[in-house]
Amino acid sequence: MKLYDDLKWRGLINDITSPELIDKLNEGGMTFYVGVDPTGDSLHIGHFLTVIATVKRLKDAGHNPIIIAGGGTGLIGDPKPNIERPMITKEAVNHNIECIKKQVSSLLHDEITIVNNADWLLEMNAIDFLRDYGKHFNINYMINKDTVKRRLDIGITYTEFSYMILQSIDFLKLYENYNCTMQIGGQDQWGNITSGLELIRKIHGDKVKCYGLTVPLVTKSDGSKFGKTEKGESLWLDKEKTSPYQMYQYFINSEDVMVIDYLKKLTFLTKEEIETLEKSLKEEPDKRLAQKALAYNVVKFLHGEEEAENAKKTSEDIFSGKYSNMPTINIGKEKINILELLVETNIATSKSEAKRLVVQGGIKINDEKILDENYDVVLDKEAILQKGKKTFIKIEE
RNA sequence: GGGGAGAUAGCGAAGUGGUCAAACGCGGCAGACUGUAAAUCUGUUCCUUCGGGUUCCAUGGUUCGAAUCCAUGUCUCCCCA
Repeated sequence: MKLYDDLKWRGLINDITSPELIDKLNEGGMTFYVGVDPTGDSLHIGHFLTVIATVKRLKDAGHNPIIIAGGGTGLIGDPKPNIERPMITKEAVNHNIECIKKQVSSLLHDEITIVNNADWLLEMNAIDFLRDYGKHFNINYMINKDTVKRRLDIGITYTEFSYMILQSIDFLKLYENYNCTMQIGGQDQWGNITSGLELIRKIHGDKVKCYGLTVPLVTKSDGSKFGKTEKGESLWLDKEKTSPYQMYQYFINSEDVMVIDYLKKLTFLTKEEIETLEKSLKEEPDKRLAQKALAYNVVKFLHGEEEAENAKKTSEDIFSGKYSNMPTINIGKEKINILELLVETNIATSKSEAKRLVVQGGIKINDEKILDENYDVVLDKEAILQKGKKTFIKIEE
């Protein structure tokens, strides 16, 4: 299958700036880029889609990726739909960039060109900025960009308003220095991408052909955010922050209506393989083969085969009643009150919460439901503490 | 520079002197049903030694009593110049 058809089939194309791009994509050989804002010291699963998976697909089809780290733009921040961003310090930005660089190279298994837009943005002075670039941006044009328009009622500062100019400069610089002719990004980046194209066109003329491609944002069926744990924390690609097991569990719990979509977008399984899984999902949903394949393949890509096997095994063991591979906590006492134990193990954040859990029947010890808040747990070497259906901890004396 | 609105629990948002640990919605957690899914239903959602304690931007004040009134401060937003 040709690249464009594959991307289309996977639902990875939200929009392209020109139909000519279809052939260009299929031919290969373009240099393209995607930007990452260094707002954290690790990428999360949301980045996985555009920055890692999609880049890999294009790269494997013969295009040359550049990742641009927003060391300059990160100091400003892309306007969010409803609030002004908190500013982060320059030190934090630099630290985050270093972390992200390592992560990207290791995930893409290759030396990827990573450039930092601080290299040209930080040395620019205000007058040059206004004369060289500001002149090409008409306020009417900028105000009509969706990201700005949505903010007009609630307010937007000049700082964030200017963001699109800075990002446009990135595209221009990459075009001039690397012959980079395409930018990809999430669908929310459409406005920034097109204003970059506009800037290149104004400076270099109509004959220059540059393109943009946006990838749809992934959501859950109810429209809520994709990629947050039960606690509302992001799923990080760094395994120190989100364990392979947590990642595995997140995906194995995918809803039926979304799982095929996720398989297409987040794994490198072939069309045939995915269609087989889709058939299984319809005919024997209780086997959950699609969810399992999704979870396994995502973890395998991120952390390697060994970690994927471990995560799979841990998951199977826990949910089939064989408790082996689970987190273990040493208590240092042989007898402890149930409420204290719950707080001690961070299952509950306060005794009140612990009490509620117990009274409502959400706590089991060694598979036995505990309803008495005064119950003392006697540890005969070890015990299995369970909260709800999915949280297990092994307690040792 | 001038005028106006506002800051309430994770979020959104009621409450404008006692009946307020604070309605309601979302989100979270647990229970039932299930396939570790979705949907649905139920309970729950500051802390506590269960006596009570500490909350409604901050600090003072008025009052028997303040989320509610007053003063000052901080921050946010809107409109007009």
